[in-house]
Amino acid sequence: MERNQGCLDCPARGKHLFCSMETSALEKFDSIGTLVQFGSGGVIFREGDNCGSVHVLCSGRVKLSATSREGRTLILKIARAGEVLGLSAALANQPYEVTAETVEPCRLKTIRRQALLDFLDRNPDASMRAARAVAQEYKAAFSEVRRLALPATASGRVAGLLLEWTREQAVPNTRQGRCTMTLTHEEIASMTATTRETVTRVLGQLKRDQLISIRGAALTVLQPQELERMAV
Amino acid sequence: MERNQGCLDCPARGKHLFCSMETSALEKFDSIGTLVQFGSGGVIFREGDNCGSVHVLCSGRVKLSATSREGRTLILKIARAGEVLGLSAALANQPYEVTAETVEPCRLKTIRRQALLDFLDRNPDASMRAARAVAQEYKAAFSEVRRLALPATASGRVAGLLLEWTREQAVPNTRQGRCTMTLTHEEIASMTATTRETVTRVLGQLKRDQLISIRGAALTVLQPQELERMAV
DNA sequence: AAGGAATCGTGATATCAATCACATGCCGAT
DNA sequence: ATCGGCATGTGATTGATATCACGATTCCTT
Repeated sequence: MERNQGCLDCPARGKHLFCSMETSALEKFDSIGTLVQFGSGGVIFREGDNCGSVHVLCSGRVKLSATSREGRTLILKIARAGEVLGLSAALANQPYEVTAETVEPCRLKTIRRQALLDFLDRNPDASMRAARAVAQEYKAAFSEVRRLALPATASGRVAGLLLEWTREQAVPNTRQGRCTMTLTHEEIASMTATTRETVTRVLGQLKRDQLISIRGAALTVLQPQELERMAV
Repeated sequence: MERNQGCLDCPARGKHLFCSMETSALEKFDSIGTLVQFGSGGVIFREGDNCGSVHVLCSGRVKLSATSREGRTLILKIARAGEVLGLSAALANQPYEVTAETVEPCRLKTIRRQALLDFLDRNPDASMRAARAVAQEYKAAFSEVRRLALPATASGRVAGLLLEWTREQAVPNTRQGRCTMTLTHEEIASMTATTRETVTRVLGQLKRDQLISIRGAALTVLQPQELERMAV
């Protein structure tokens, strides 16, 4: 498990868009990349850096964020295994738009930008997968825009985020509406364009109104339709 | 000029990412699509509709927007010639995320989703172009997120939008900082998550402070660095 | 040219949330 | 067990802006 395994015998093989190529393509892909390990809090790349490589996240979670000169931080999302980090920057030939920072130990497959482009040129199937992967990225960015801009109030934006978490963490055979809250109030504030204190107050109010319940890191949405109404 | 011309003799040929394919591919592409004309205010597709087709915008401008149940409207952007509308939805096999509505007479090349996917499968170069096109879409959506979430005030968001306009409308050989404001205050409000009245007041204040000047639809940014500071 | 609709300008008021300040709680390290 | 540091809870105050209301302007149609 700890040995430097390749994509072919990776436990995630076939589970993700980019890890589901046919054997020969995956073999080639495997050979042009390097497996890299990060501890918690490692910086994979920074906003504005030249996009030298793209990174396939094999395991672990990565925080993607952007910062303004004034120091305000916006967390876009927490990326999970299977996501391809920096792909859109590589394709658009632009610097990285975000900073990518591990929030737990991670394994990544790192590929030089040019090597990836060459690989995509020679593998039509892979380039379609790349296109689909970016389409996913787009979809996520778009729903971020929606969640930030449409709700009129801070509570609405927080409610929208909680709903998104329950949706993306939904596990079959489990009661609906559960998710694990691994972020601090400060970080939630950075995802909802508000402040730490407001997040504390909003979550407190939602608990008092019995719309959610929180036990440690386990959050349960009790009244999804009510949250929907706030989030709109 | 008014006749039903194809992609090969289109005046925009070679000007845009997707219109720059080599002759044989472009010929094939031309044959699987239909040229469609819209007047002003035509709806190309609606948010939530099944994504049956993608649309290459040959000429004219198209407003992309999303609406909340409560009736709040968010305008994401005004698309211009060369953009491929609905591409990310087609690739992700999802309903359209936005509503596309012409703001002036437009010509579009419409291609059935499946026909496009087949075409991309057979044309590696085209699928790379598709990937790049989605990467552009992503970049635009991301900068939208930034503009909405990072500035602390409504003036900051409006300032950011004005700067973006001057950047994207920048014409060589012309004085910097000019752009044409074709949107109403109401529409600007929908792009900056604020209200019509606030947009009126912010623009008025910027004029009074000599940071911008407005003559009819012609807007000139006089102090870009000041606006940058507000926008952060 | 006139009328009507859309757009813009502006004041008054109410509300929401940012900010500041500090108390409390929690957890890991010594 | 105790300390220190980080995260969370909460009050008071202030400022920004949404909202409501209405008048003025511009644009488009007839």
